[in-house]
Amino acid sequence: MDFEDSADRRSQVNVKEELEEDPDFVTKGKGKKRKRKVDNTDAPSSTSEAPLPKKKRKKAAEEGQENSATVKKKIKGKKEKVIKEEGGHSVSTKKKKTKEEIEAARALKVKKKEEEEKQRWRWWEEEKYEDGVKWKFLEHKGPYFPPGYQPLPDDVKFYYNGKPVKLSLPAEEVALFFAQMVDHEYTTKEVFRNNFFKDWRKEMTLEERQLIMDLNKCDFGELHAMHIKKVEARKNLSKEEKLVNKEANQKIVDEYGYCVLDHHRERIGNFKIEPPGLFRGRGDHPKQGMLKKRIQPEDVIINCSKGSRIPEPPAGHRWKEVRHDSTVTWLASWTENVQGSCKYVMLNANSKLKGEKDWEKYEVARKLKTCVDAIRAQYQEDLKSKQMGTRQRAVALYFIDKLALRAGNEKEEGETADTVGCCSLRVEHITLHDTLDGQKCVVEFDFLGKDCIRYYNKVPVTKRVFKNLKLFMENKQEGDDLFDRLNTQTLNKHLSSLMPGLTAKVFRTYNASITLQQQLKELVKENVAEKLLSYNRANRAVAILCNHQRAPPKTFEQSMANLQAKMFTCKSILCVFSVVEKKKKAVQRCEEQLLKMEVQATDREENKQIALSTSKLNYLDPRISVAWCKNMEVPLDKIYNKTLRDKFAWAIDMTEHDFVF
DNA sequence: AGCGCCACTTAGAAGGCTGCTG
DNA sequence: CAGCAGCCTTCTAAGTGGCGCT
Repeated sequence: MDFEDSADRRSQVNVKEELEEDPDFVTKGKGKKRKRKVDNTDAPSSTSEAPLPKKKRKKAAEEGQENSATVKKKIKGKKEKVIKEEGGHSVSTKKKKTKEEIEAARALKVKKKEEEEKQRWRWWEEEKYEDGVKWKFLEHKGPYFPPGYQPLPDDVKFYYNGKPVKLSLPAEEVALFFAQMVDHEYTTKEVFRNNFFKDWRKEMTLEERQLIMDLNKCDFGELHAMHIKKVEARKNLSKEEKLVNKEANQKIVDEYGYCVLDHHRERIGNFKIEPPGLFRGRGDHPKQGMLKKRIQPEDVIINCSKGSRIPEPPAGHRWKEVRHDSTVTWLASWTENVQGSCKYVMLNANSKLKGEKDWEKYEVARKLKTCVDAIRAQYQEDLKSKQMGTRQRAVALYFIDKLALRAGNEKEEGETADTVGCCSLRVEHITLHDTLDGQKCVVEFDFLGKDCIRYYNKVPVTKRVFKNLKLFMENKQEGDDLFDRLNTQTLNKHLSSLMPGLTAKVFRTYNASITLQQQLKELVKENVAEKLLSYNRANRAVAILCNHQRAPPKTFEQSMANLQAKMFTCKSILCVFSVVEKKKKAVQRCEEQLLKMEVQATDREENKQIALSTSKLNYLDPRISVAWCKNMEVPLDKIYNKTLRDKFAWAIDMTEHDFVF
């Protein structure tokens, strides 16, 4: 990044700056458990600030590639048609079908698409509501509750210590949760097993509790087998039976999946109440395995218009509360028992409420573009501040900006897995190297971020940043905060004073989008396949910046090998055919195919452990992609599937080819 | 200043669906 | 014509950040 260079130069000019000695600012590690410390925003004189306890909080794949269907065998000399269907699936014309049928099918799709377009609420052309008001009218049917528990058949038994035990219904239900998971790694983990067993025992009758004392003596074999059989059976249903199920599901969606918001029918994102089960916290979560209880209507708060038809609670039940709060976007909420946090029923991403917010998010990021130079200059300057807190803020901001780190709110210890973001980094998460691999001032990051995804990076930084980091780490030990004078609130307060609406996370959005735009500018190619590879590479650059990882697909090696094999076949054919003059057309087609596969192979290989979807969905201003498609004459559905096109309808509609982020 | 709560976005995994291929 | 690869959807956990209260 260019701002980096100028920063480096500046630091060289002014090498020997005064470093404040600040004997008090360090908090020594307090035993093994880390302790949150100090947050004093800078007192007038910084040198003798005393550490104060930081507060604790109680808080509870899409790859954008074209469908492989578009790469297909060509038959005869006639060019095969590929029709893109509304759902993003492509349907190749069957040889059997007559021309008319094909034509009719295509006409139907076009019509359907037009119909849908006509139905679309073009909210982005309407005037916005006054601040804080999210809707004027809201009507819905309430959430959909999962089916109740079906007791085990008599021939499926649970065994304790080798003897069959007929469990009470509540205990049996929870036992089945565990049985369904036994081949998952979770059930081998000590914490998971202990939490499960503790919560399971709470569901048992007194007698059961007295009998069942040891999880290792429990035999869930028959329960597990039954579950496997059920899954199998569902898979083997006949076409007709599957259709029946599908229709039944559709009926539920039709009834519960939509609401009416200000005269428009909008899709709800998650209208189903989460079914009970065992809590699956990520990473080393201290609460993994705990029982996530069944939610009753009595737990659920309904939010809707006063004048609307209030949703009926299930027979024999009542709602916890019905309220009419138009300053929030949720339709229903409940408190979950494991973390004590709130869960919400909200609208789908293609709704006005979500879309408008999303649009706004990108507008704030674009605004940052206009003042980012000044902000960077300021934090470079702040690196020299006499106030320790200001320096820490400057270094943190440098990380957030340069490395797209998350803000790093504090978390309550013991409630969640030990993960950190920028402000919550601890000294053990970075290693300073005066030189490393021929580079100077290298910071080695190694920590677990959101979802326990490891962030590992070796980054050369400016001398001044490096020197500050050394200072921050003096007299500290493992468990101590790197930025002991900083937290996200003070950081964000500072940021919002620099630009309205500016917070730490805006930098991620800004840097992601600007990176995409820059990369797309650089990578220019000839044919569509190569253009798409360039797009994916630009997308990938962003995903790497944001550390969006995925587990390599289980089928990766196999599918790669398959692709290589196909390419080999293609090459062999070319070798043979190229000497036969009259096969010109076949040769040409084969070459095209080969190129396509080569591009695909490169793309797949580079994408092995990178998740493109998260950035595409959340960080990249869709208008950049829409404009790129227009300029490059690439069909939009090559990079956005139907869901994405719906979500970004506002951008697709308003973006011209000359859009600049 | 700091706490506690609340609302809303961001995240990867798992599961489902579909259309290609052998 | 079934089996399965790969895309898409669903699910829900895990973040961010604002606000009001003391």
